[in-house]
Amino acid sequence: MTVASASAAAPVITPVEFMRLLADETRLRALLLLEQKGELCVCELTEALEVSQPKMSRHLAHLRDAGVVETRRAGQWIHYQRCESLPAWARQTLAHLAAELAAEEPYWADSKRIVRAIARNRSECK
Amino acid sequence: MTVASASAAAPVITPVEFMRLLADETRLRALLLLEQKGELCVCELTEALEVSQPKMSRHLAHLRDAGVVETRRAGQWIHYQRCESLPAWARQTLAHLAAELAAEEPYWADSKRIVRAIARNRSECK
DNA sequence: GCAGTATATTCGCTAAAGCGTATATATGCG
DNA sequence: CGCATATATACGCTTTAGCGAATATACTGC
Repeated sequence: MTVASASAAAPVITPVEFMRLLADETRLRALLLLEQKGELCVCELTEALEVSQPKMSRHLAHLRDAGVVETRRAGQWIHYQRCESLPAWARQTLAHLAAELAAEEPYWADSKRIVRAIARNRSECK
Repeated sequence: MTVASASAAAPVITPVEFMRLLADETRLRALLLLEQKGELCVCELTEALEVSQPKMSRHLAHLRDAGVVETRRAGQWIHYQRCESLPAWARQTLAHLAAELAAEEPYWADSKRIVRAIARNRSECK
């Protein structure tokens, strides 16, 4: 008997698999925002990163399938956050990158846009 | 006038480019060994990682072109080491990964093999 | 110059990743 | 139920990355 896991996949991510996930502009930017804000829904990320909805959704699914992020449904919104059960080296890498890159573009601009996106989304749809 | 650089390419690596370089088993393993040992030549890396010489050479060239490693010629050997001028976030990422992953496979086995490879190479060819 | 060793590069080939467009699913509301 | 919104997925396509095999280049010692 193994420890229960939500989905069948993601049997502990390897460093190379993890790096491969960080090796895409959209995914890296999204992960750094999640690291910063804790929990975000697809439409907020789509707006902050200025990408199409299917593109955002596909990349988030990719991260979810790998066990890097997890989801929580809230009505029609699906909130993503970094998975708690990530290996320590992966969590630390993300935390470190988020801190070190916060002031650089395009991550700085993303941070500013996500604030507006959150404000708009959560007021309009309350 | 810009600051002199050894090769024309590598105008400061971006995070995504850097992650893309780490997103390959051979390159990641090589970089972690370089982080650990400081300086290694192609034949030592080839032996430790148990890959073909052209494969090792191609990946190292890739890293060199991106400005992540630099080379020093010593007779017929070419020694590679992590580039000193890497951005802080990149150096710290490598250092952190090397520390965190040292005990995991396949990195641990690589460490043991590189010791033997260095010993053999530097005694035989002195 | 020749032989030997170390390293680099070229050539096809294959597989995977990412994209946009279109469409499907799920929820909320009236 | 019917419409709107949020999210996910399928499809066909293009680009890129990595590989093995073969070959080229550079240095050393004789």
